[in-house]
Amino acid sequence: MRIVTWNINSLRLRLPLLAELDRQLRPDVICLQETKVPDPLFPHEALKELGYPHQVRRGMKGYNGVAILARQALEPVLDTPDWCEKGDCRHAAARIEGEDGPVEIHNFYVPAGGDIPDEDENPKYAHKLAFVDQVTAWFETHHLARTVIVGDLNIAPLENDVWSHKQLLKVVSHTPPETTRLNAWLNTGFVDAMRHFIPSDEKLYTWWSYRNRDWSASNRGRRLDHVWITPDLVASLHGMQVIRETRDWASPSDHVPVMINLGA
DNA sequence: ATGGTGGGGGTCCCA
Repeated sequence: MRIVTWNINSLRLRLPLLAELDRQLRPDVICLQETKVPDPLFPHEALKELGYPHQVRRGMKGYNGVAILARQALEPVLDTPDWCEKGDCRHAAARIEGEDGPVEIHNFYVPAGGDIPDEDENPKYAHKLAFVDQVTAWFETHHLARTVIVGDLNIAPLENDVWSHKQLLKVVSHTPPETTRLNAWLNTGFVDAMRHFIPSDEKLYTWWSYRNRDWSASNRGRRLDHVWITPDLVASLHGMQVIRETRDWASPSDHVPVMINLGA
């Protein structure tokens, strides 16, 4: 089972890119973040025609929005908390039948956190830290089996998850309060499926700012997108790809997709 | 040290 995660930065604008991704990779499950489409306007039919009739989505007007698309049946997990009681469409979860048993998929879009890394000065940063704290506490008390967490977690936890550790220590996405919290969340019972394949002394990015004239040449990337799995799925983890080429497609997202293969 | 570029929905928010 091939599972893709992608911050698509507007689903409706980038439907053609999603079709191209589907053509090239043939995923079984696609988890999207920043769909930016309210549920009544969700492109249900277009995605069905693309081969994904099973859809779990949580969208709102203008911002945020997550979706899980699948070729096979999805059972939505509906009793997830409303993090920070904001009702802001940052988490969707569903169960799907895998080759050797059911898999539970949690798709997250963690708040970006604004520019100033100070909880008192910047409520967005405070919200980001509180969000991760709440999610961590929830996973500590819900010990899940055969579970995958994917999404734009908006934190690059390791030194080689950013182009310059030293220069980004005070930049939101790589500050110690954030990286410490992301590690605490991971350590509630998950394995970093990307770093399972790429050692932590190698640079690994999934996001390059729109503000770099030549993103590939400057290569000032960050690993903001993640795939985590519970240890009981490690034996069936057969591959991981960062689909870096999509960053050069016409009108790209600033994030690139990540795909894992969970075999039997 | 600064500003650089996108998407959404409307004349400014968010990333």
